[in-house]
Amino acid sequence: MAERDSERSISQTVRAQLTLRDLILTGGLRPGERISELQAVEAAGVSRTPVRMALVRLEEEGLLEAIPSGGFMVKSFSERDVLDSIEVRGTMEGLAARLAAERGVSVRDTEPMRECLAQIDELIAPAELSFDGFSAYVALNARFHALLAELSRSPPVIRQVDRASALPFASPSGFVMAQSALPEARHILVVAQEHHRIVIDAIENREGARAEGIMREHARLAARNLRLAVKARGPMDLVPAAVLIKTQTNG
Amino acid sequence: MAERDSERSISQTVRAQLTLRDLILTGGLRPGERISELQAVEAAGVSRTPVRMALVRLEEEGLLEAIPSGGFMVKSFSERDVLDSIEVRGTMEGLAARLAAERGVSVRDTEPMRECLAQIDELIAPAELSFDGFSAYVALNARFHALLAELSRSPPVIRQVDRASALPFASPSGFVMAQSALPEARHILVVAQEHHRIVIDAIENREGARAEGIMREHARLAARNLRLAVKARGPMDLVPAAVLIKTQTNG
DNA sequence: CTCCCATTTATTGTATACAGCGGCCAGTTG
DNA sequence: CAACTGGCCGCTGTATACAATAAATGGGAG
Repeated sequence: MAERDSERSISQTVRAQLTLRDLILTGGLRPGERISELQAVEAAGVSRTPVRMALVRLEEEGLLEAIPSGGFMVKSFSERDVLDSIEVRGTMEGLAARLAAERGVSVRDTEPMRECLAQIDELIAPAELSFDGFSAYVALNARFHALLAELSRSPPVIRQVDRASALPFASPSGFVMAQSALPEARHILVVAQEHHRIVIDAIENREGARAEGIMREHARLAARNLRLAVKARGPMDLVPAAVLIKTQTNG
Repeated sequence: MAERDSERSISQTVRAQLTLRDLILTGGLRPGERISELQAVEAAGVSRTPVRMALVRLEEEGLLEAIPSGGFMVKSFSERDVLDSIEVRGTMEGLAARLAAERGVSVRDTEPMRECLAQIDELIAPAELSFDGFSAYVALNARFHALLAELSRSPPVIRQVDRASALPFASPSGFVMAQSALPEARHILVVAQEHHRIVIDAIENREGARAEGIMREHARLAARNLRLAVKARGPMDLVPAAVLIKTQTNG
């Protein structure tokens, strides 16, 4: 009942957007493939109007590309594109952290972040981390990064950070599930958590350059995860956005 | 004839987007005001469907804000918001410049930029600069910044730079017309041109940090122009986006 | 007189019908 | 046999009709 209510309460546009995004990320629509509106209509179960709205929004989101002659196609990304998107995200998070540090924050502001930090500490305390553990980490990590952006207290900055994190492979948690199959998994998590600790410390001490630098480096962990995952050939199945990435081996 | 052709060739959606954007920037629609679709329909002279598409795109562009209960309103910005948007743009341009420097560029790549540089030099050579001179500078300056972004050779970076420059007051030329009424006008232009020179030099010498730093500082010239303009109370009429900025004196 | 509820109206979200355009295939001609 | 052109089909872009929801106003009751 609650499900049906929530399913029905959301707009058809959002429903179409969710359905199509999922379809793209699960590989139902191949990169470079032109998206037929009629096809999208029957996939989402709504009319053409909300489907078209959803297509426009997904284009702005970066998943789709407008075809000059009309319509949209699924965008495809080179490994370089992915790495650059991560760099962009890191740069924006660095800006958010620097502004937070320079402008100062109250302990009341960092309180929820410290709490989040403690929860992650607790989570990664055991020597081994289960698959569900990684899932829990993803949620906590996303929360931490969202809180950090808000610490800038700047709507324009928050907005740009969000937009830079919109692409699934550019998001802070884009490749942590891939980690779960990597031998270096726990090491990386420990280092990431150290970064989290440092950025809070830097912000509280109003060390802008330090806060910015550590967030940039922090984002590069995702880049390393990507490289490790493609090298190991396998864990990439765990990251949904993998279907968007052009593989040189394929062709 | 050519006018009518170009007017007719563009899609109704684009036409509506152009009309509405102009209406917002010229103050036809006040910030905070809810935009009626019917009103927009008769203003743009097209049907509701392309109007709705245009509204969605203008929201993504940052000029509009979605109202939870439905519809859109014109966004309003504090002076702080504007300054932060400029800082965001500077940060992204800094990233583009750094990547260009680190990855290296050929002389063939910087050739058009040097050309652009020379044209600006020529333009600002006279002691006084006419109003038309400032207009010409705006075009040349926009071209220079566009070329710089492309120098990164990174689609994701170029995309984010463009998005950061979309808001009219965040664009590289957002406040140069306001300069034309300022006594410090020519000084600022000389400094800006020096920045242009330095960033090319830094990129060619693969000095990433220098290239990044100078672009950040370069963007802050726009911030200074804004502050000077609001202080002088007057030149703000020359910047269309001024109507979007909340004034503390008003209300 | 004021506050709350109901009704009405206006406005948005959705669906569908229509038209214009481009792409594709086949037929013809050099 | 190959290349070009003409027509047909399917697609997107646009317009409009319909439904549902939110806001506003008026009336009634406390």
